[in-house]
Amino acid sequence: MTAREAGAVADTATGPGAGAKPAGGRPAPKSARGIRTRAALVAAARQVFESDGFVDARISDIARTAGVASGSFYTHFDSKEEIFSEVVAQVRDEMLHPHVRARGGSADPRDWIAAANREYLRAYRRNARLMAALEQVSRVDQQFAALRAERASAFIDRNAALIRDLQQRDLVTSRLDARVTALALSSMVSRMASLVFVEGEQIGFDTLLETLNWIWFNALQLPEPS
Amino acid sequence: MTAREAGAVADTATGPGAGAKPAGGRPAPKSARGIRTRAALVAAARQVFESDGFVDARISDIARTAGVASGSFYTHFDSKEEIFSEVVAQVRDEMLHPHVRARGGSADPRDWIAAANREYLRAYRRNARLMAALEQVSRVDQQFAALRAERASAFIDRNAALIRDLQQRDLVTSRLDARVTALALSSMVSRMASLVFVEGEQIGFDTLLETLNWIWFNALQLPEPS
Amino acid sequence: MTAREAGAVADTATGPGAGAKPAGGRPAPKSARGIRTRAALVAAARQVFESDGFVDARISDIARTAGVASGSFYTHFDSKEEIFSEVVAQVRDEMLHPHVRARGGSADPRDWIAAANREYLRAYRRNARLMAALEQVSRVDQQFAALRAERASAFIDRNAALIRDLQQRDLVTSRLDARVTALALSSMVSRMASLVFVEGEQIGFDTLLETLNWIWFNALQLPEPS
Amino acid sequence: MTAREAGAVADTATGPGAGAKPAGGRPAPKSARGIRTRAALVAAARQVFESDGFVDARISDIARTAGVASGSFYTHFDSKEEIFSEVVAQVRDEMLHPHVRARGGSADPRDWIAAANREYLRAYRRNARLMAALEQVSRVDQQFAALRAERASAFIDRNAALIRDLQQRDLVTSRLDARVTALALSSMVSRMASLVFVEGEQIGFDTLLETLNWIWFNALQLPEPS
DNA sequence: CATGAATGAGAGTTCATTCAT
DNA sequence: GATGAATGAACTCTCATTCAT
Repeated sequence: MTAREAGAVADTATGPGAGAKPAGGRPAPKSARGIRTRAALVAAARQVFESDGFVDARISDIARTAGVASGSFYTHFDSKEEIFSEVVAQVRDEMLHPHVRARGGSADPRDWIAAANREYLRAYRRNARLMAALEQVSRVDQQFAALRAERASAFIDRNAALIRDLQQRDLVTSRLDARVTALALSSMVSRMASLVFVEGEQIGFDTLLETLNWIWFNALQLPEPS
Repeated sequence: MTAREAGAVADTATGPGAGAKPAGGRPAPKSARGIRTRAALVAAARQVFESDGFVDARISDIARTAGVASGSFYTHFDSKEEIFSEVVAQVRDEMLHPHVRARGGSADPRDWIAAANREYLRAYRRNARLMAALEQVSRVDQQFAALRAERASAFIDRNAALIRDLQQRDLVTSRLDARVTALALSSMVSRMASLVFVEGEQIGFDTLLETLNWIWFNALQLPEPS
Repeated sequence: MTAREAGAVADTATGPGAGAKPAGGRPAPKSARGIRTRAALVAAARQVFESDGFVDARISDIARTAGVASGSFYTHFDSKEEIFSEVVAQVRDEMLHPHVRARGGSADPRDWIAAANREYLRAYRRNARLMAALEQVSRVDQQFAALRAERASAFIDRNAALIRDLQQRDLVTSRLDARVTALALSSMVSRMASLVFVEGEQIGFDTLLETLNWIWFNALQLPEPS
Repeated sequence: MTAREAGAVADTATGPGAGAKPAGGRPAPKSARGIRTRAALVAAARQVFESDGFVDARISDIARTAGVASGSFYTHFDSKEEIFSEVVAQVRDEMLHPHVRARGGSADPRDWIAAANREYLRAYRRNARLMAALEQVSRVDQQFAALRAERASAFIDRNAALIRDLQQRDLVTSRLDARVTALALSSMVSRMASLVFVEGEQIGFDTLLETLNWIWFNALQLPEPS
């Protein structure tokens, strides 16, 4: 279980196939210059999305920030949505710390959960402003909302599997619907991350993490390690 | 504790001062005609916000839906934000069911929590499309986000008070920060309401409610009633 | 048989229902000012279409010529095509000289034909530059081509009826397909009008008219009046 | 008299100098590769003009269809007009069937006219979509209109010569202006070809041909062959 | 107060043309 | 010669806001 899995409900930036360029849109640039310009546009877009949000970001600003003519935007992208998903793909890659993947050792599910929550919150904090834009766009753009839901589901499923496992070992009551529980706890984590790192709610990182862990542990009735 | 208190994190429509007209904007109309037009505009705005969301709603659509000339909008409101907060005030009043307020009897905090969650989910479901618009606008409009936070805080505080009370009676560990815990659990409820009633996640009402209750109870380590 | 009937093949500006405003588009203006502006736009559009043709006419030029802001165009029309059809409707009305309609007296079909051709050529000459734009647009815009064809057909049909009548009186051979013949002779007239009045072919009006009449008469084998 | 002579009024694709490259524009390519690219562009242009018409054809589409970079277009042509006239030159050559040129035998002018009309209609039908583009462009581009007129005149002159010949042999009345008559009859043929083969008017080939022949014969009062 | 038209800044897009590689 | 990306002028269209009637 990785950090992303814990709070992935709100997270387009996570999911399988990370690193792959989205298929749609204009053909990939073939010259070195084209590659450079495209990269400059994506970097500029990220900056603009972070400071203005998705709705208020203007294509002309992105182009100007990238240092290219406004028409050049359309050499590489068809729309604001398209470059946004490119930015999101980039951030998704950045959010995957190597140490998040390689995990193991402890047999205590509490350790897994705690680690996952910690990594999720850290990743969210690192990319807070872009996450804000991402939440905005899923409200505005149905297509993005669907994408977000689809991607998140893989992780919800894994969380649900964890819960089911605990249920079979009689550590968690069978009365709970594993998937709904996973969804609820994951939602809590991502929503709190947004409140604290995007909306400025004043809560210390450790307090936040410990509280969330506490709720997870008790919700799943995981006993204190002896 | 009322329904609104449980999930008020995401809820601009709750808070002190309910029913009061916003301070800014145009003077309240005196003539009967003026009052009628204003009311028609607010009703129309609600319709338009529900079907188009905040970002895509156009002033001219609101006016046309209200059956008045587009210029008349500005006789009563200065901006889309202003009429939106008027709509929100209206919904806030609707969300206050009498039976939610008058509560009492049971001494078991579990009953309070269960009732609060049920009422919150019901209210959210009744106004799902407007809640969607509301979430959108707080992403887009800084002013609204602040407003939302401020209003929600009163209820978080009450939830926190409940937790503190339980802590003093040694029903809940003192290691928890009462306010943060209240925030996290409330966030979970409002986020799940949004997922299910706005984004169409397929979860039955009872399953949803029971799962959320379960998490609340266990997080607060409230013992089964004997 | 009227002038329009003779050469109506290429003529959107003729047909039943002349004078009626086209149904589509924005609502008709309700204030005096709105009516004035709309009329100014149509007049300006005519000017611009006449000097630039349909393809090169810019909406901003039409607005500037009308003395209104460019956005005001869209208060009254949805597109260049729409205002063009308005202009065409206007010209159609102008092309209907009263004396063209009220005809009668002579029993000799040669007189009818000669009068029809003369009136058609005169009308075309009066509106030569707009007719040029009209021909351009029917090449460019499928919708207009269809419209033109549909409207023209009524007149072709009447010409065909004339021919059929002559065939029944054995003045014209029955081997001819009446409709195709009517189409061919009408096409000839409208095409020559375009060549002479739009493209500047140097042919005197009387020579042109007499030649066309000659061809009609002989094609239909109408005997010289004794 | 050739097929092209009958209806050449509307036909840029016919005239003296067939096969010659236009004088203006870039120098002819020397290298084999250059020749290949140029030919590919012309072939692609024809395709694009046929499906999109002149106005809507884009340089970039032509280049892409030719399988070359868009910039390469300008190695060979200066403008859309220039490559269009190249395409037209190519079609003009194709329209010259050998059997159209080699004619003789019959002394009856009716035979000449009938053969010419038949060949013209066939040629037009073979190239209908390009002829449509050709008519469009002469409406839009003054230069092309002039070119069309100039080229057509040679054939009109020949038709006129035929008529003058018939006048001198007292087969046609001297009251007719030979050139205007030639123009009118030729216009009729080309316009009908356009109606039927481009605009989809439902007339059978034979009916069309016979009707047009009939009008020619009677207009020129050519007696039935005994 | 209501009307409904006018305004015009501003954003998005297109594409012929140029040019460094 | 070919490439393919960059350019930027030119246009279209939208809509919040104003204002004369």
